[in-house]
Amino acid sequence: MSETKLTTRERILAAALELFSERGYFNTAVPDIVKASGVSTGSIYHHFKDKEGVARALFSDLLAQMDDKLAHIDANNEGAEAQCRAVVALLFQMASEQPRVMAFMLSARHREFMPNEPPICSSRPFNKMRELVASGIEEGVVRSGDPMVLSAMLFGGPLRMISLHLDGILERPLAEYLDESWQSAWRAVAV
Amino acid sequence: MSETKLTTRERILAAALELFSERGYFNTAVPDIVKASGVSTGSIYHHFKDKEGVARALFSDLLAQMDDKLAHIDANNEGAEAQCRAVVALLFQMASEQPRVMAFMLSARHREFMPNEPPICSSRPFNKMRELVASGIEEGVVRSGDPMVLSAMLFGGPLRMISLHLDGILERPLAEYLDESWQSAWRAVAV
DNA sequence: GTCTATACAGTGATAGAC
DNA sequence: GTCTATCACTGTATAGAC
Repeated sequence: MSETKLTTRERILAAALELFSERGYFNTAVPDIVKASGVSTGSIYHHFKDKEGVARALFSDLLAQMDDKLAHIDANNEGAEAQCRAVVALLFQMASEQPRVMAFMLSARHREFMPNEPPICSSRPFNKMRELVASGIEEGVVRSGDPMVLSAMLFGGPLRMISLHLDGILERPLAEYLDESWQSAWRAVAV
Repeated sequence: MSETKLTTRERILAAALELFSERGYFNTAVPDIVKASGVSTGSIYHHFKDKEGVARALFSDLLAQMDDKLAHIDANNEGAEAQCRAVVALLFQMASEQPRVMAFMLSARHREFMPNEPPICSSRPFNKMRELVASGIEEGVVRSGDPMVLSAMLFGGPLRMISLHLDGILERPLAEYLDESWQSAWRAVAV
C-alpha cells in the first residue's frame, strides 16, 4: 500500500473514483470526498475548479490510461483480428480487476454531470475500436459494410457481458466467458 | 394534443419522463416538475410518496408497457428467429419514435436514484429476451451454448446501435441500420 | 498548499386553507 | 384533490488564517 506516497491531487481523484463509481456522482457530496481522501475542502477547491472539475479530471485521466493500453495492443499484435480480440480481452480483464473504473467509464451518464463533455462513444478509445474494424475490412478478414455498424456488432455483445458482470448478474467470473463471447462476436463480422 | 384529458397523475408522469430523460433525475428538481406539468407541489406529493416515488412509478409503467409489446410479439410471430428479429425491430422503432423513453429505460443509472430497484437487465423484458434465445436453441436455429452469453451477443450489438443513436452519433436515421444490424447480430448466434 | 469555519442557494418535503 | 406558502436542511463553494 503506497497510498501514503500519493500526491494530494491523486488522493482526491482516488477517493472520487471510489465514491462516484460506488454511489454515483450526485450521491457523492464534497464532504464525502473530504472524509474518504483525508484532504480538506480547501485543498480540493485549490486543485480543482469545482466538483465537476474533479469528475472531468478523473474521466480524462482514465480515458488517457485506456488510450495507452489500446496503443500498446496495437503495437503488440499482428492483424486486425488479433488486435480486436486483444481489445476484448483487455476490457474483460479491466472489468474483472477494476470494476469501479469500468463502471465509471462505461455506465455512468457523464453528460448529466459534465454537460460539455462529448459522449464517451466519440472518445479516442472508441474511435480506435472503430478503426480496428475498418482495417479488418481492408485486410479482408471482416466483411465489408458500415464500420460503425460492424464495430457496434463486434464489441456490443462483449460490452453487454461486461454490463451484466458489473450488475452482478453473471454466475461465473467474467474471464470464463471470454472465449465463448469472442467467438460469437467475431462470427457477427467475420467474412 | 389531448394533453388536457390526462389525469393529474398522468400529467406528472409525462412531465417527469420528459425532464428525467432530458436532464437526468438529479438535475430535475420537484419545482421543475411543477412548472412542466402545471400541477402543484401539493398534488405531486398527494399522488406520490416522494420524488423517488415518481421515478419508481414511471419506471414501472414503462416496463409494463414494454412487457406488453413483447407479449404481443410473442403471440404474432412464428419461431424464435422471427420473434427475436421483431424484438430488435421494436427496440429500433421505439428508439426512433420515443428516444426519451428509451434513454430513460436503457441508459439511466436507475440504482443511483432507486436504490432498492433491481437492475434493469433482470427485469421481465430482458428475461423475455433471454427466453427467446433459449427457445431458439431448442428449435435448433440458435447454436447451443450459454443462453446468457448468446442473448448478450444477439441483442448487444443492436442495443449499442441504439445507444449510438441516442447519443446522436449516427449519421442516418436508426431505421436504416436495422437490416444490416440484424443480419450481423443473427450471424453471431445462428447455427 | 493546506486547513477550518461559514455563507448562501436551492432542495425535498410539509402544513393547512380551500 | 388541489393549491400556496413556507420550513428545515443539505450541499456547493468561498474567505481567510496558517
